[in-house]
Amino acid sequence: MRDQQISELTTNRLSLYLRFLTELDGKGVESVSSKVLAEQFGLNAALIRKDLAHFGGFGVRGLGYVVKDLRQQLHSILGLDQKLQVAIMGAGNLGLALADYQGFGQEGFRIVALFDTEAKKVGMRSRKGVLIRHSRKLKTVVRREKIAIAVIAVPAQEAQQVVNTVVEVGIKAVLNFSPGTIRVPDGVKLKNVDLTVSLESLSFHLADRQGGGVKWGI
Amino acid sequence: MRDQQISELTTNRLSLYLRFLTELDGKGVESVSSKVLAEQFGLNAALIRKDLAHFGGFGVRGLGYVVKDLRQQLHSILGLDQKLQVAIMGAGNLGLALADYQGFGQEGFRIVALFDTEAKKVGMRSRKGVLIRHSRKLKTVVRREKIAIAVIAVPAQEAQQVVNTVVEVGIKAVLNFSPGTIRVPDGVKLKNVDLTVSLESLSFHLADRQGGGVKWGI
DNA sequence: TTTTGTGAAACGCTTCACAGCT
DNA sequence: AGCTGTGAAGCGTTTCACAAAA
Repeated sequence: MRDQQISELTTNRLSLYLRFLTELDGKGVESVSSKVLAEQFGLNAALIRKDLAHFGGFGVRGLGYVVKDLRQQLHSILGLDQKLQVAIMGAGNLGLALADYQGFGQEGFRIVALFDTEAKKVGMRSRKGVLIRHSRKLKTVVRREKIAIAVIAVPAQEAQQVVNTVVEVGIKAVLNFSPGTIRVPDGVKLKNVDLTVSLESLSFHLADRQGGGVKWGI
Repeated sequence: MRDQQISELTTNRLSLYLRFLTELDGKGVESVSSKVLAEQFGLNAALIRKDLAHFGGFGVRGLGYVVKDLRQQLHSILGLDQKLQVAIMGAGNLGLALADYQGFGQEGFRIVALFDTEAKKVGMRSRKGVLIRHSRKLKTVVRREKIAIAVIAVPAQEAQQVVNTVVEVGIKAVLNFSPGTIRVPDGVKLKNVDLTVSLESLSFHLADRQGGGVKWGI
């Protein structure tokens, strides 16, 4: 398998499946069918089978999927076997909140450092103890701590510059929270979380009253 | 126009166009072509024309779009003419950070209140002064302040319950930051921002090295 | 000439439907 | 019988290509 490219829509769903499988495993459930998964997420069962079949048939016909095995497989497929180190750029409100956010540490990520250029913040820590370092130290820390992902939580006007810097020191994956268009070179994966876009999308639907059927996003 | 349903992909892009138009207007630029917009966002020019044509042809052939007019139109289409009131459920790290987040207040939203069930938090304020109220007061405050959007920033295990409550008091738009599957009735618009899914998507691409071309998401 | 607005074609994702395995 | 894996159909989105307008 793995003949086609895996779309982002698929990887997002894999992530959801993994979370649910972990929950099922915790409850001692041993197997699960695509039908049950489909009901859980409001998706079509065939879609779930296709998502999983991309990586080789680990289903059992007549039975479904073995929860423990599938969980392990997805964990590995999503690259969560080696705990990835994450740096957060910008120790403002949002950066500090993200540094302490429970969900981040959960599955396979570790927040190694916050970076900021403001001298008076440097040396301080988030509530949960993540150290704020000066952005000058980025290169050294990224190399020493093997940081793989940068989260951008700086004001919009600084964002492109900060992204350029993290790309220069060799980071290949960027999660951007700042609004506006960011450019990265080929080979670097950028994911945008744009809070304004999200809110304005809700605003549109409130203004528009287009029927209002519900979709089970992301 | 407006014969078809407008997809979420389209509304997300409208939001991006609006932000850029505001920037252009600030710089005194008077008109802009779909080609320039396309380059800015890494999109196809025809797509941008289609997006805008849904709402009636406000382009000028041979010239492009008049920045001020188009900005005004998009602002109105996105429902930003009346400032929408927003409540944040959960005054933890994330809730407090979101309450103070600059980008939120910017375009047409006002954070009216934070809600929490923890007695010792009630009565306190975020750094920028948003009051924390007890969740019991939700119904009263939503009605008095005409709150239209709820942002969910509570732990995963409470999220569905909290969403049920905000839906009961009449809120029709929910921005959910908590991980896991949330269900809302028809007529309520739900948008999920799932930080774990975002990070795991990056992790997948780091593990997979599938070429790595860049897409200009959201 | 430049650039919009838009049918038609191309593409990608999802759903259907069923053969095949347990 | 139950459920997966998958080719084919269906559907939605994007791109192409060009007529029409300024």
